Amino acid sequence: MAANGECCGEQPAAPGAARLAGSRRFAQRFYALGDEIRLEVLGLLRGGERCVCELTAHLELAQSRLSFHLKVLKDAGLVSHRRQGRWSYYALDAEALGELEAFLGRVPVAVSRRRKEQR
Amino acid sequence: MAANGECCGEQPAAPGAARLAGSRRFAQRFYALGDEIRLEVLGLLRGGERCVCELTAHLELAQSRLSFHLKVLKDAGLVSHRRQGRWSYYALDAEALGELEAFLGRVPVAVSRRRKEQR
DNA sequence: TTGACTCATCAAGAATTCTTGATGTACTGT
DNA sequence: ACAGTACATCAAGAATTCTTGATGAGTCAA
Repeated sequence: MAANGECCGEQPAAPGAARLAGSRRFAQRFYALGDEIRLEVLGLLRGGERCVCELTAHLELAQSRLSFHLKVLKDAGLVSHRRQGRWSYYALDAEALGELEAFLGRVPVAVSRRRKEQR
Repeated sequence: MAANGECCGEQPAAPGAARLAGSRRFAQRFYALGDEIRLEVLGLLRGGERCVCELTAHLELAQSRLSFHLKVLKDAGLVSHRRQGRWSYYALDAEALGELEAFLGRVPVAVSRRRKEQR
């Protein structure tokens, strides 16, 4: 195909294109981060563990709505959960965040090369 | 509220809880990362700029479908776009990825403190 | 000009996610 | 036991996102 003008230099089967590993899990985590409310929750959790009642108060969200977003964060493994008496506490999972950070660090490998020979 | 048992130590108005800045934009970017197909596209772009025809071939996606996902990535500012002749090239925006990485680095501030005094 | 090609965009339906209000469960103080 | 609190979960509708197939715009060679 591409009978004529060659769209792209042959490209040796893509140098760094080894499929980014575990994209399933990472996609889920990034997805969880892809919402303002959930980012705000994480912001509140920066100060340490918090109970749901605190979060509700700070964010001014309906309880079930907050609960929904906390579940998304928890299912993604971005926060941990602990129940104590009638209160429920959530905290950041720093390790998970670190993994995402490392993932992002791995992405741009050979960028900015090939820029020069382009024309 | 909380008439009795105190759900949480008073918490001085949240130490590190300064609202994570620019959450709107970051949410959009994380959202764009929250999809396997789009992560695969980024994986392919690690090797450098690529034209859409290459991406289509590697990913085996309907053209309009890939186009849709490329648009999401582009709107989020994660990839740059260049048109040359009849071909269209996309490349990682390493700076945007770096910003996300830095953002993640900023999130867990005071975590792991308060863990000990918990019980 | 014509036709082939690359790719973006659109419209419509399918699928997923989000919000809301209601209900259920577990714990606590009385 | 009872009532109240804290929170999860559910069901149903609203909103958003995704997929598909069709169409259109721009480029190129003949």
